[in-house]
This record gives sequence, structure tokens and C-alpha cells, in this order.
Amino acid sequence: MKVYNTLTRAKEELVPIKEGEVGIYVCGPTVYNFIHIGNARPLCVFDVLRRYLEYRGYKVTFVQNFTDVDDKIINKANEEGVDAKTISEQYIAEYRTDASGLNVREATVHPKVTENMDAIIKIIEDLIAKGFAYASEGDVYFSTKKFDEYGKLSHQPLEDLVSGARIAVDEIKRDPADFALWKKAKPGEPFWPSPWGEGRPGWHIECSAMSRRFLGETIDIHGGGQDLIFPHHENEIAQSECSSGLPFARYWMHNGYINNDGVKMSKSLGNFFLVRDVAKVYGYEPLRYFLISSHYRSPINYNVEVLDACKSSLTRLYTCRESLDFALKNAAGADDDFTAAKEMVNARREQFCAAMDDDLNTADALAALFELVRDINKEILTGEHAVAEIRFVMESFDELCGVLGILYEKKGADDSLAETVESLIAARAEARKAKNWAEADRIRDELKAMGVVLEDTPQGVKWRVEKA
RNA sequence: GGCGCCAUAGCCAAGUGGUAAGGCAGAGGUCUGCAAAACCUUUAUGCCCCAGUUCAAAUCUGGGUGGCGCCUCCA
Repeated sequence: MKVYNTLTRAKEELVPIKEGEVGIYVCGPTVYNFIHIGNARPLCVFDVLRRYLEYRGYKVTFVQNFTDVDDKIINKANEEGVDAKTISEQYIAEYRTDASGLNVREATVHPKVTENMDAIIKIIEDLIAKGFAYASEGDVYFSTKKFDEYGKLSHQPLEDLVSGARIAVDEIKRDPADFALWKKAKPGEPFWPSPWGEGRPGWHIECSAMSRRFLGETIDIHGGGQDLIFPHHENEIAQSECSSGLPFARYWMHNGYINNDGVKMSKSLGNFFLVRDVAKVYGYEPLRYFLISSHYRSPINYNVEVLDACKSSLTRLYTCRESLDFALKNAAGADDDFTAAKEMVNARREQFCAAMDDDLNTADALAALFELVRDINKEILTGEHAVAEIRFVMESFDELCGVLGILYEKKGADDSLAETVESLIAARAEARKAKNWAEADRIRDELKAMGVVLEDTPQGVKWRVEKA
């Protein structure tokens, strides 16, 4: 598999440190609010990466932190008159609701800053001991000038990153480009004891400390949004590499932004949509589909028309899947030799994998899936087929959908409804037998009003609940 | 100012040298009592514009035009 590495600006063959195993660290949310759809993109993108690597047989350790100590959390807590922990716990729970709604699997580990203070303090001490950081009036700063390679991820020399002079000159910092590893506690803020006094960690150090604790000194893949490249990831590299003397991450993968009217969706601009609100109207799944329907590095423009189209596309997939279910119930063929079906499915599977191998080209992978749908509609859902054949096709179809993490919303197959529907279908069958089309159509309309759509097939009547 | 990205049909979106995937929407047809679903056909002599390289360019080069991002908290 090839992935685009921000560090080298090239697609590279993914070669994990340990054969057969991949460690992935993705920067997680600062938990002070509901997540917006821009936040949802890396969730879905890296979830697909993880699923695909596992599909290809890798053992994946997936680490995503929760930043539960931060100015924004403290501010929010003060606004609401509660403590910071209340806020962070509340929004971790809300995050999990959205993540599971989007069918994003739980990380192997979800470390929290508050639970890793020892690791954070240890790495800061190490950086001071090695001369890369200095304590100053209760704060600790990283000295960017001490790291020759500072700027290698964002491909900017240090002087260019600083030249804008937009970084506030701080008397306790030796250089404006230095960044905080530890911040002295201000009155009313949560704090932890440290060799430099009571305080809390800076933003960047947590990822260096927690990735090391759970994935080791060099990790395979580090992911996140493009807006984290500078300064966050640049600083992580500086901290981790100066401390360990080893490369921090072999592959840096960054997803593109979501735009609103062509402009980046961001918290500071306030032009964002909450995942929660979109889900209320469309459900979670069309959003996930939208997020994987184009390449992860491209910017994508969000609007409701596109989400509607995503919903329709999903319907095509669901219809195919339901038809397979129906076909399985009516399977009659006795021939267990289904070489043609195997070849057909495997060709699409190869097409799918070739796309995914090329820097996670989910758009092309979806095309392969849709071509499989056409094949299935044409070859498998007509004529007679053996149970084993249909089951094979169905399992393969589910497998590929599972890699993308789509087709996970179980339609409400509630039995009480089924009973009513079946009896109405029977009544309609009687009417149709008597060629009483008016009555047959009346019953069909009645069912339609209940949200049930009928399809007359050679194998009998198939019904489904229309997705709202 | 430094660094970088993007421009493909009505909409979304792959394709990075070999003659334009896929989805949505639209049109016509087959099937059906009528539908639905499905299938078939159809919708870009052309990929922002202009030059150039090449047997061959959406793809490479140069120059434009338009849009966006990072350099500051942000996914």
C-alpha cells in the first residue's frame, strides 16, 4: 500500500516497523463542545485506514487522545460555573455518541491528558536535561532554535515561520518561536504538581508523551487534519525527536478541510455545522458516505444537496443488499459450483484493493463497489442460484462495505410491523388474483402511507421500509 | 512576503502521457395489470484559457485567469 507522506511530499510504500503490525496515532478532539463535521473527517478517514489495514491482515494499534486540559475547556467551565472535569467528561460522552453514530470504531486506546501527567512530566524533564528546554518562572519552554530540523514537516525554515512577528513577544520566553511545554497555573485553573511548580501541560507535549507510552518512540503513522501540521505536529516532532533521538513518525498523513461555500469550515470563523445537527436531519450515515466519497486529501465543499445525493447513493447499495437477503430466502439452485460468481466478485475486490492501496482512494473504491452492485443485480439477482453462491456474494459485499464502514444502519425490522404488512400483502395478493387492481393499489397505497414500499418479483412480494 | 493546493458533464467525483471510472439528477426503452426495483441506451469530439513538448496531453512544460489554504487557536 502506498500513502502520501507530508514529511517527504511523496507517495511512499507503507512499510511498518514491525512486520504485520501498524501503530497509528491520530490527534483527537479537545473536549469542550460537540464536534463539527470538519472534526468528523479525520475520524472517518483514519477509521477507514484502520479498517483497511486490518482487512489486509495487519494488527493495528490505534491511539487517539482526548485533550481534556485546555484553555477552552477551562473557559467553558467558568462560563457554566462547573469544573473543567465536568465539561470534559460531558463532551467525551457526546463525542462518543457522534463517533459511534458515524460508525467510527473505538480506538485501541483513548488516552486522556489528565491520566498521563507522569509521562508528560517525564518527557519535559528529559528535554530540559538534554538542553532542549528551559524552565522560566514556573513555565517550561521548548527552545526551537536548538532543533536544527525544526520546520521539516511544514517545509518552512524557522525564520519564515517566525518572521510574521504575529507571535506575541513574551518576556519569559527566550525566543518568540519557543513554545510552552508546561504552563504555570493561574488562579482558578486546574493544576497538577510538577518539578516547576503547580501548573498544566502545554498543548503539544501531550501527544508526544501519550504516543510514546502506547506506541513507542517511533510510530508508524501519525494522522490528523492539515491544520495541525503547523504548529502542532511540527512541535510534536521537535519534542519527541529531541527527547528520543529517533524519528518520531514514519508516515504523516493529513486530511483536507471541509469548506462551506468554498471557505474553510472552522471554529474561529463560526461557519461550521455540528455533526449532531446534520445527523438529526439526514442521519449519520450519509455524512460518513460524504466524507469518504472523495479523496481524503482534497478539500470538499459541504452542502445539503450533496448530502441528499449521498443518501440516494446509499439507497442503491442498501437495495442491492436487501435483494441479496431476499434472494437467499428464495435460493433454489442446487449447484454449488459457482466459479463465475467467484471470478466476478474477486475481480471487483481486486479493483477495490488497488484503489485503496493507492493512498486510500476511497472514491475509486466506491466505484468498484458500485460496479459490483451492477454485476450482482445482473448476474446474481436473476435466475436461480444456490444458497452457497448467494451467501458467498453477500459475505464479500458485506466485507467491502465493512472496510469503508458503510451500510451499518439496520433498518427497523420490527416484527409487529411485519405481521401487519404480511397480512396486507396477503390481502393484496387475493385482490390481484381476482384482478381487482383498484383494491390492490389501495392496499399498496395504504402500506406506502405506513412507509412500506412493495416490489412484485417473480419470487414473490418483497417489501422494505422506506428510509426517512 | 514565504510555502502549498485546486479548476473534469446540471451536481458530486476518479483518472497524472495512450484516446474521459463511478454516483446523483435528466431522457428514451425492456420488465410489470399499473408501479417499484433492476437492466439496456443516452447525457463532456472534450477536462478554466493561451502557447509549447510529443506519434499521442485532462495528464508534462511555460504563461495567464479564477478560487482556496497554512505561516495564529483550529480537524
